[in-house]
Amino acid sequence: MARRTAAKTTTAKTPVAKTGAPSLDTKSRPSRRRGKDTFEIILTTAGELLAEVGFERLTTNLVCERAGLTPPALYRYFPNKYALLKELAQRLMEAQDKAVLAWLEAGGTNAASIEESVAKNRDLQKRINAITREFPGGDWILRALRALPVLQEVQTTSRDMVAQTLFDMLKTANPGVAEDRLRTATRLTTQMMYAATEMVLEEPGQDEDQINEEICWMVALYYQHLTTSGGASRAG
Amino acid sequence: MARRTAAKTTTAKTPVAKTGAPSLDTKSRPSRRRGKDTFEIILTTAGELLAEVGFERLTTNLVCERAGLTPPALYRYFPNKYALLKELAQRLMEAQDKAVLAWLEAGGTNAASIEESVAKNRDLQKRINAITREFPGGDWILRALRALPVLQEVQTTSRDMVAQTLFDMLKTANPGVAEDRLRTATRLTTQMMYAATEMVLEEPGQDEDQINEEICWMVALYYQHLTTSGGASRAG
DNA sequence: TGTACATCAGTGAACGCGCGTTCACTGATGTAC
DNA sequence: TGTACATCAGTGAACGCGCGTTCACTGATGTAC
Repeated sequence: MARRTAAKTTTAKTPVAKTGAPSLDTKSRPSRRRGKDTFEIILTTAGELLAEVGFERLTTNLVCERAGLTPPALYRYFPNKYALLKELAQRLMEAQDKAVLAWLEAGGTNAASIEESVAKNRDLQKRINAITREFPGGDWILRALRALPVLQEVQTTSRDMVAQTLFDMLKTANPGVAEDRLRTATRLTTQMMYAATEMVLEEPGQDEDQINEEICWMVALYYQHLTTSGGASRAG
Repeated sequence: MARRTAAKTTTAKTPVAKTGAPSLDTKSRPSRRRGKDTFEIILTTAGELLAEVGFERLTTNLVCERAGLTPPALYRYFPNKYALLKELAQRLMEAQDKAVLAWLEAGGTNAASIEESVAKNRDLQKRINAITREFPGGDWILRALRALPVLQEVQTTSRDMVAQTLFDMLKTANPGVAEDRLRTATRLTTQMMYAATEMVLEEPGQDEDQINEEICWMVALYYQHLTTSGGASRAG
């Protein structure tokens, strides 16, 4: 009784106040094996359910039910469903980033002809698509990343990092190209490749191979133009 | 009392059953002036609120409160918030489509040089961005179109129509290009131009003019390649 | 190799809030004559 | 040009559901000695 009253008096621990921003982020990470397993089960279940019902109908209660847990168990690690989505999103971004960085380090941007450049880009595009498709609820995570302001930063951080790395490599290989233009170019083509992934995942009627082929031609032709004839610094 | 019991017995009029799909679409459109005004006020208010709180926190109750109406008034025309979003989305798509079709009819695809082609594309891109920005809650509507399965069809229909019209024009102008490839090309470039719009709207840090310039170069170079050297039919 | 103990991990039950939705009703609007 | 009436448009009040969240508690797990 006394404790209860005290607790209620000292509250002021509204999630993060009603100012809009819900607390996001995972709370305490588990330290023991049992807890770690539970943590993973929660995420796996959330991914499954995401694929089944979409993120609007995804609730913490639903995840608990499917995972065979009671709400306080989930609540121990995640303050709300956005924290779940954020963790899943970070893992998907990480998986994508890893593939792109490996491709870059393996010399993905080095090609003797435009055909080779297209072929290499196509391989990467195919792999990114596959990774996203295999990730439970991957298509929904991509949607959530755009739709939920809390998650936008996760995607932007990933994309910016990839674009920056690409920029550094291309800058070294093509010192003559104007920096500002190359910066926009790398950010834009990165975004376009991912946009093609979203297009393929969200409209399964489209022919993936054909889309991949064409987006890679677009990008390759553009870079060819940029690094040969074009690339002069532009006014304003 | 008797009526009430009867109504409850004959129910079975669950919105559309729990199968998932909520009833969407507007219910009865208003016939008298007063009703039409209310209808528009509801939509305008929804657009405003969308811009302020996003579509996750948008509720019918919130719209009513802001619009100075009681829930049954809104409920007379819209069965739920998805119907609101759908109506808004259709209007935004319509406004975008109108601009694109006007541009096409005015000969947007005719250009003597690649520079002219880029310039014309840039104008269109700029206009589409402006239309979306001026539309209340436009950026959120774009997000909702991707994120909510109920609305995806609205966007896909619009994009397909635009791509089809573009295809027809380019096919006539370039009869030598393989049909399947041109079809993919038109659908893909359409998507990429809209993706650039989303990029600019969602990451205000980016320089719009620069993005527009570069995406238009990408597209123009690609079509140049397609209609001159390339374009032969490809094997599966 | 065994046991005691601190801490972690998860339970059962309950709560308040607000969302979507409905009811019987009153007031506004157009139209037929 | 006025009035009666059918219909449209909107109100006030209430509801059930389920979501997020919390509480005091029990059971599991690792570790120190």
